[in-house]
Amino acid sequence: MRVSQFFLGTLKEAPADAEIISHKLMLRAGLIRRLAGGIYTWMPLGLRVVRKVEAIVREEMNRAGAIELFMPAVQPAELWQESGRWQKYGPELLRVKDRHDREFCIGPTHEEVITDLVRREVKSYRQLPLNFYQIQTKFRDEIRPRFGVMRGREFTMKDAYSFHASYEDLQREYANMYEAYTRIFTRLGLQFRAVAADTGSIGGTGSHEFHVLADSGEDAIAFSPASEYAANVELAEALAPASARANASQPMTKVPTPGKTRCEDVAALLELPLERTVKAIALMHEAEFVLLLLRGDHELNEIKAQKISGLDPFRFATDAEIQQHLKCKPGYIGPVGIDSNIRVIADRSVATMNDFVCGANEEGFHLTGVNFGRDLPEPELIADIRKVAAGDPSPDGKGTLEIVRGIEVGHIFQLRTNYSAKLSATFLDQEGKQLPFEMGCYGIGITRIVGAAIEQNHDERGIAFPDPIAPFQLALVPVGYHKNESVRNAVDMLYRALIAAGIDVLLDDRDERPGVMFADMELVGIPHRVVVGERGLKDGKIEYQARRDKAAQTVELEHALSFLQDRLCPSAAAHNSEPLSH
RNA sequence: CGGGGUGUAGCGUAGCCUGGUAGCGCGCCUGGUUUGGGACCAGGAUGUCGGGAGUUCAAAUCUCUCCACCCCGACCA
Repeated sequence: MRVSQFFLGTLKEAPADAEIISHKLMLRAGLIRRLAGGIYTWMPLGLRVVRKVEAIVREEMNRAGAIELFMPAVQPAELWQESGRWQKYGPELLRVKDRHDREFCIGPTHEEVITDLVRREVKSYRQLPLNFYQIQTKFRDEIRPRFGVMRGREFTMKDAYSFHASYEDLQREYANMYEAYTRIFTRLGLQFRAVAADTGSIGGTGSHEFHVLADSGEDAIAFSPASEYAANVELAEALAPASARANASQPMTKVPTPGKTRCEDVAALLELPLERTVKAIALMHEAEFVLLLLRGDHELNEIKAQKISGLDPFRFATDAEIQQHLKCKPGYIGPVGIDSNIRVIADRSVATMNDFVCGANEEGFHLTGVNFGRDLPEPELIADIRKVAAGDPSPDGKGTLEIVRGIEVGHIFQLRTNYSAKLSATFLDQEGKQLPFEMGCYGIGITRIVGAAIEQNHDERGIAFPDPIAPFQLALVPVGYHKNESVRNAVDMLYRALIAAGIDVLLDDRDERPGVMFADMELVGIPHRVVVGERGLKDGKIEYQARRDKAAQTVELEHALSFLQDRLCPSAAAHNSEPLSH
């Protein structure tokens, strides 16, 4: 491709509405343009990246034995009513009516459609297993779209759905997909990690997320360097402290702590470690007022709390409700001396504390030397309700946890019979018995991967795409293309040779100063660059520099092609799309 | 939806407090000089100052209202 026949929409300054680096760079490099909130046009250059990601995903899905199809984006309401999600999905589901006033939605996902299809087409265990996938545009009317393409409302996703005669076979395919995903993210050239995950609203049991590691990631991942353990912190278990509770050694004392509403401030004032304080979090479950107890240095894990029976759903109590039930302003509340009807749920780590500090339920005062059993009843329930922290023991007993941030780019689920049962999607087994399909589903955020890759691969000059997904493999930058015939001849010849060799090359044939061309090629993230100028050409030499190299090296013009072939595709022949399984 | 913030030329912004001819940089167009790291000179075009209403002799500026966008929290690929 020649730049003169292409369209580069590079910008010197990023629009002010972009916050994170990948969003800014995508705008600056002319990869995307915003149409409306969370809705973007993929510019020619950006589309090339998307297509490369898709190609790798497609190859590996095919290789893993999945079969591609393509389902409609517009889906009839009836199907969603059948699965119960027309009500359950909420405002994130974009609903539309046709001219006959019939209701439809723009598909945020395709469980209903695929299950409907399979229930019509598949009748026998002999036709199983099946794994269908598509790469398709989804729409989710996100509460808050942000970070450009990373959390857009319209996005492209690879979604796959597998159908099985038995749970064992579902587990087999789940493992197969896990491996396929591992190959995909490895081939994309990304640093990633698979983690055990919460199953969220989709339901079912057994789930892993694939995260691209990046400091700006929205998710926190807990892992143990000493073992294979890795989980989303939403899920990661915080073990109960190994040692039992020590005996009370201090009398309970009320101390003035004016203006100190946070545990950090109270601990600092009393010159005690934060780990000796207890914070109380007030919740409302319907009309019931509930108090959660956490150690001062710990954070509530709302997902875990939600799972405590009799707490779902909960919300945080308002200041007025706290005042009503505890006769005290928030900031000084605690579990001592409260109405015995109020349920108190203590985190495991709180349950083993003695002589601790907590709010006195009186503005401006805290209590020290507080002990369960003596100063207040034992908590009604002891549960794991906190977020794990770095340094916690790993739940598998091996090593201690570290926390890193990640961007979720893939998610695999064992749905079991959740959808097939609701939609009466059944098959006949060997004994002629009618059974619901065992199902799995497997998603990859194609467009999100582009943002995540940039988040992980950039520097002060712009994007540094991993080779496999770069819009072009090689930038060919002539100096004096329009002035110097020998430069033009050499460059045109090299360009034709590269094209013939199947190399994805972008020739910058604009009549620009070299600095402009260098800056653009770097901004846009092309991983390799060749510069041809009169200066080097005198001696039959050209220059080569990789995007991450600090300096260029000179190469003989006559060896340029083979030199570049070695650099650009060291293992290009390694991939084919022959199925490995089935 | 709650909290915070911003809307001025294609992009980035000044002006707003204290009302009086809308300015700058980049980009764009023309001509010339340049040409190995975002050139220089000369000339030029481009603004419903987010929309509407109000106050005023006069509104980018003050008031009200609507809209859009961004950031922080509850969702997810």
